[in-house]
Amino acid sequence: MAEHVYDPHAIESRWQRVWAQERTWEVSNEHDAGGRSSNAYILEMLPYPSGEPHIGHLKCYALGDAIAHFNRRLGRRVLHPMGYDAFGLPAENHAIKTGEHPRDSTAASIVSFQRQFRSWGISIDWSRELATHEPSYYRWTQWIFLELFRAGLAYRKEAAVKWCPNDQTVLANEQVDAEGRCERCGHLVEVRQLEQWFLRITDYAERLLGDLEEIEWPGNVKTMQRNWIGRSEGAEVTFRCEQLAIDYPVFTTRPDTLFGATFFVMAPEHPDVLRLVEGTEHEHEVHEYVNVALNETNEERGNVEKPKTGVALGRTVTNPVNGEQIPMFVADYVLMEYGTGAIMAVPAHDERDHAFAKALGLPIRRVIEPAGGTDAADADVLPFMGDGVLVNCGADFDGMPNREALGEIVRWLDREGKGHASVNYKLRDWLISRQRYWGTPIPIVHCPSCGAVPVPYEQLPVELPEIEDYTPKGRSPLAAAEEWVNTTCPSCAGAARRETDTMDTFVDSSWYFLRYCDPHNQTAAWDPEALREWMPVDQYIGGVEHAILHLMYARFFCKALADLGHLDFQEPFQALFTQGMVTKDGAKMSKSRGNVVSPASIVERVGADTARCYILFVGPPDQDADWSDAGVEGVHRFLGRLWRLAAEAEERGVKSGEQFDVSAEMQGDDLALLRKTHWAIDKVGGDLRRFAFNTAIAAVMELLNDCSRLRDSVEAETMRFALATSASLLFPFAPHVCADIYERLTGARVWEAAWPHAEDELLESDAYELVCQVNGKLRDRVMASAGAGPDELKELCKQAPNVQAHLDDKEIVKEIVVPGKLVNLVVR
RNA sequence: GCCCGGGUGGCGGAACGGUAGACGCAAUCGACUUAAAAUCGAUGGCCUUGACGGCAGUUGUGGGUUCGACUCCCACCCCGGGCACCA
Repeated sequence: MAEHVYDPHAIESRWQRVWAQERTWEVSNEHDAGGRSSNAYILEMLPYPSGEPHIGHLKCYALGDAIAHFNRRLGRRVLHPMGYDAFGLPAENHAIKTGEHPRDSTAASIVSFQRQFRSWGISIDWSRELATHEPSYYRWTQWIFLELFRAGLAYRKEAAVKWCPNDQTVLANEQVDAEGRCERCGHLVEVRQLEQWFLRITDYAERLLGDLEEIEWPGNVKTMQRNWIGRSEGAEVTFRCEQLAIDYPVFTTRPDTLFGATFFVMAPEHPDVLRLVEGTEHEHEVHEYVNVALNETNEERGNVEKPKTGVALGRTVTNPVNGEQIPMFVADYVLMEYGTGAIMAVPAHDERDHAFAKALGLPIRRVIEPAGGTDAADADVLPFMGDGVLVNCGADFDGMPNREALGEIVRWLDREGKGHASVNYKLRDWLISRQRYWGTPIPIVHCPSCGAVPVPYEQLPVELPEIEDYTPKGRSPLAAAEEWVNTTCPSCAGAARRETDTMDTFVDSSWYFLRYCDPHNQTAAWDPEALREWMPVDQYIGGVEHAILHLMYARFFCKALADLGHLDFQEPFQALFTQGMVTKDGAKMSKSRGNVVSPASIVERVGADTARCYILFVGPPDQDADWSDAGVEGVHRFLGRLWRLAAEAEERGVKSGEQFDVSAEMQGDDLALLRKTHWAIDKVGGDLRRFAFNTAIAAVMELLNDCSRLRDSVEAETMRFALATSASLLFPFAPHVCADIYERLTGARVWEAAWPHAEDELLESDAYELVCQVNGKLRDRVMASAGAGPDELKELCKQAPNVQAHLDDKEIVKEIVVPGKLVNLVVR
């Protein structure tokens, strides 16, 4: 018999050529008989092209490709496109270091990504490829910005913003980590007052929260978004400073504790703080305190453990419920960004207010007592955060349960015009200005007489100018391109200057999935018809690190664009799957650790099919997976065994065609292998539907082990069916070698073949191994026929030799029968 | 501190409340080979020379529900992630 050698490189390049030449994975927007319901949009997050793809990319695209292939085999038309999130800081930083234009380094990286994606055999519709840095793409990013601008959803304001001194640019709140460091470079972030562009995502807080109910996303991702949006219900209550006749509204979630407010605190950034003390004896001390507070890093200021500090303003406000004059303070534990930048302090029922009152020796007044009297030991412990009944709240409210009082007090405030029910969110507006070169220019012209004027649509795109020096100097490098900056006002034709900030790259990636539906449209961002064909994305796949930023922004874009009449759906991603990280020796792969496994070297060594299968076989795809070179070899051996067995079967002389001459009339090993094959069909299909790729691959391994074991004892046709089916089932994971095997055994193309069907009668066997337990412990196994009734099974069990041994002369007190499974005898 | 995940052999991991450890890796032994690699086969707690057979324990810890618990409930320990002075 000839020597059969599995040669992945020859096999893979052959099939890649076929798919490229025949444009196998391209789909048109014109649907045929099946209509929209037979379409599936399978999408993996687009990569940021920097250097070469890493193992995480391989996992993401191998995973998405398996889903795409499975959907095609189920008869759906699958849109499975690819693009590049090509703007961004790393390419620009590289340019600063080397002088190489970001466009060139990005292009080089894109070529590398393209080459590798092809070498992995990912079934991409290359006709729809896009990159966000191409003018033909960002033209429409600019168009969307202008649509938002016209709708009042893009606006400019001076704000205290997070500034990274290393990257010399502003960051979004979301891009600053818990320690107050830049997400990208790790430098401590500073606060600066600058005019910046914002998108009004906060208008959508309620809908972004509520619509989470409508989508099939992992629970943890939904929870993260909910926490980030941070909805709180409460009331806005007005405290009046009589001396200066100024009303200060505050937000509170606990209006039931309003009678316990014994002082009032403002954030150091509050614009009125200095005004309130101007010319008073407190001025100096307050100035000093504010200066210190503003120079604190986020890290220092955010530390909950830090003792509370603050100073008096020497003013008072009136508590609206009881008319009390309570003193005003400034303290750094109050945040300007949340609520109104000022709070009522209830030290008896709030931990932070309590700590502050203790530190400064301020009065503490309890207004809630635990219900049921004073018996509880912890009743005396303050602050008390639990529920109870009101005390010290006047005749109208004393004795009322606090939850009930909460509503009553808000109604009272509303009647008196001193407050009203209110909802607050932690979510802030999205700061999109970046003082950097390599991004989408903001299409606005600043005119001395007309203000901020949108660039007319017909003048889009506003293209990035060529510049000499990418080094950031605290303003956008674009500002140096004088010829580009100086322009005329589209409104009055007078001299004007272009906006020099570029957009956060998250803007680019907030709508790319729409463009894939109609990527070559020259006259619009998309044709609504094209979107109706594909959107929303049926299955979105990516890393959990995008749980908040990208996924929130994309949702916001869809809702805003839907409101503007451009979309007829609200949510972009119907289902989401978040994949786990790939680690090496338990640690995150990184250049500094020197434990980076390059996909190119793996593919070079064992081929793409092995690499793809292994990364999905190693464990559940939503969990982290540790890369093991030895494990890869195991999968490689498996594919080699499959291929050799198929080559051997082919040599034995098989029939051709996809009709297999196998039937339930078979007996012995043939029947056993036939059954195992149908078991595998059933198992793999079920596993694919629940993303259990590891057990799906294991099932094919089991089938192959049986093929191997029975290779000399079954008919050639039985073997042909088992092996062709193995290839068919494994195709979503190892497309090249499976296409090869399937063609050898059937002459047909596996990707055109329907997903195999498991016959019910072959899934059931006429006899099974009955488990015999005594007191819940396994004592024996006997063969039982499938039709046997409970009494018959009980008898079988009692006759089993080892059951008898454990029965002795004991009394059977209970008999449990689970037909098809087991009998459990309970004895005493 | 709050909110999510997760603790199963030497390792990665399987397991609708019903035979724990599928599948793979590593290991050991054997076949083929002059040899090695590749390949194929076997083994995997304890007792038994060995097979047959038998026996016990076991899914982070302690309790509970159940004929029966990796799986459900309660308490605790450890690991990973997210949020964190949000009034």
